[in-house]
Amino acid sequence: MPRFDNPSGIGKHLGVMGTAERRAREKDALRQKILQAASELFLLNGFDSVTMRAIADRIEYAPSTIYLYFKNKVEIVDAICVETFEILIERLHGIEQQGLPPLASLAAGIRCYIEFGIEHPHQYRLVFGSVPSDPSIESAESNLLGRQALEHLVRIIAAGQQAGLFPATTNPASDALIVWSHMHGTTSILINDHGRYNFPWPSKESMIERSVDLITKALLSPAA
Amino acid sequence: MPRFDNPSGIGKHLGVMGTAERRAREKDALRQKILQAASELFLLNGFDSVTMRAIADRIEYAPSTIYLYFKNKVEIVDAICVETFEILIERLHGIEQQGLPPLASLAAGIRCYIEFGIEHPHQYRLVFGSVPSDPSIESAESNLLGRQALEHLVRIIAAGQQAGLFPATTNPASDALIVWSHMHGTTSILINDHGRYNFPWPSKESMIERSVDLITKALLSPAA
DNA sequence: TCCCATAATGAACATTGTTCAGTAATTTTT
DNA sequence: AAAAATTACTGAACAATGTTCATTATGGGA
Repeated sequence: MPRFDNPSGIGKHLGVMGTAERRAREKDALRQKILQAASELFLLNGFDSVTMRAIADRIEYAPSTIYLYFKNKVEIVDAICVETFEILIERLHGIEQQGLPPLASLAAGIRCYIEFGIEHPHQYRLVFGSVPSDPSIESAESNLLGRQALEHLVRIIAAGQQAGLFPATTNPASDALIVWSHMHGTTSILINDHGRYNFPWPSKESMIERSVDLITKALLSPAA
Repeated sequence: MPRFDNPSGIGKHLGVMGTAERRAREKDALRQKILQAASELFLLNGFDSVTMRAIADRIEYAPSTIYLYFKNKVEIVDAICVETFEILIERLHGIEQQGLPPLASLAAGIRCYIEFGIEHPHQYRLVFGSVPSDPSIESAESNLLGRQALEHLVRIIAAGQQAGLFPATTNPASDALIVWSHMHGTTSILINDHGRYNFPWPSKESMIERSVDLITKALLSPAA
C-alpha cells in the first residue's frame, strides 16, 4: 500500500495532491530539523553526545517521534556523516577538475584530505576510525563514500603514472592504499594526539607539509 | 590509616602477619581474577563488551564487589591496555638491544609495531584510536606507555642519523612523528578497513612491507 | 563468646536506546 | 457537517548500562 501512488495527479478534489505535497514537505522539514539538531549535538562530543532525548528536547518533540523519521540513532549519525563526506568528495573532485600537474594534484589531494579530517574530527573518527560493526556505522552509505574518496586518489595517482611521472607499480589502487595509509595516519594523529605525550610537536601545518613531501618522494622513487 | 604498616613484622602472635599476608594475597588474587575476566570479555568486542555485570558473572561475585578493587570500568580496561602495551615496549626494547644496523633496526621496529596492532586490535584502538577524554582512556598510565613507544622510535632514528645513514633534520622527534604517523595509519587501516570498500587489497604482509619500504626510503632521502 | 574491621552484597538511581499501545490531529469519505 | 480512516505523535514502559550506598555476612582477635 504505497502512500503516494497517484502519478497522474488526479484526485476527487483539486486540493488533494496539494495537501499531500504539503504533508510531504512538512515531513521532510521535520526530518531536516532532526538532522540539524543532531548535527549540533554531534559537534559537542561526537557520537555519544548525540542522545535521542537531547535531540527530542532540541526540536520539542517526544523522543519516540524521532523513530518515525529514522530507524535508529546510527541512521541519524550516518546521515550526518554522509552529508559531511560529500564535502570531501566534492573538494577532491574539484581538485581533479583543476587539471593541475600530477604532482601538484596529488599534493593538493593530500592536503585536502587531512585538512578535512581536522575540520570534521568527529565524523572522520566515526567513519574511518572505528570498527565497522559496532555502535558506529556499517551502513552502505558510509562505505560508499569512503570508497569514492579512495577512487579519487586512485585516479590522481593513475594520472601521474600515465604521465610517466611516477613509476608504475602493480596497480594504482595498491599505491593509493599506501598513500591513504599515510594520510589517514597523519590525520588521526593530528586529530587524536597532537599535543599529547609531552612531545615536542611541530605545528599541524608543518606536519601536513612533511606528509605531502614524504608521500610524493616515495611515489617518485622506484618501488622496491 | 594504612592497612599494612607494620614493616618489622612484629605481632602479638606469630600468626598475625601470616593471616594478613594471606588476606593480601587473596585480595590480589581477586584483583587478578577480575582483570582476567575483563580481558576475556575485552577480546570479544572491545571496550563495550566489557560490562561490569559480565565480569561479575564470570568471577561469581556481585557487580558492586568489583568497585572495591577498581575505581571504575575505565581503570580496569586501562590496566588491561597497560599490560598489553608493555609487550610492545618490551619487544621494541628487544629490537633496540639487538644492535642491528640502523636501517634494519628501523624496519624491525616498524614491523613490530604494526604486527602488534594487528595482534591486539582492541587495545590498539582504545589507546591510539580514540579521543583522549571520552569513554576511553585518559589515565597517565596509557599516556606513559604511548610515550615510551615513541621514545624507542626516536632513539632508533637518532641512532641512524648519528651513524650518518639518515640526513639529520631539525630533530629526530619530528622524524619519529612522521614515521609514527605512517605506521599508525597502516596499522589502523589494517585493523579497521582491510578488506572493506570493495577494494583490491594486497595482503596484510605486503602492505606492511610496502610501509617499511616507504618509510626507509623517505628517511634516506634528504628533507625538503 | 563477643566484638569489630573487612569483605561482599542487593537494591536502588540515573542514563542510555528503543518499543508500543494508545491518543490527538487531519484528511477523506459519506 | 458528521463519521470514518489515515496519519502523526506521545507517554509510559523495558532492558541494559555504570555506579553508589546502606546493609549484611565473615572470620580473626579479645
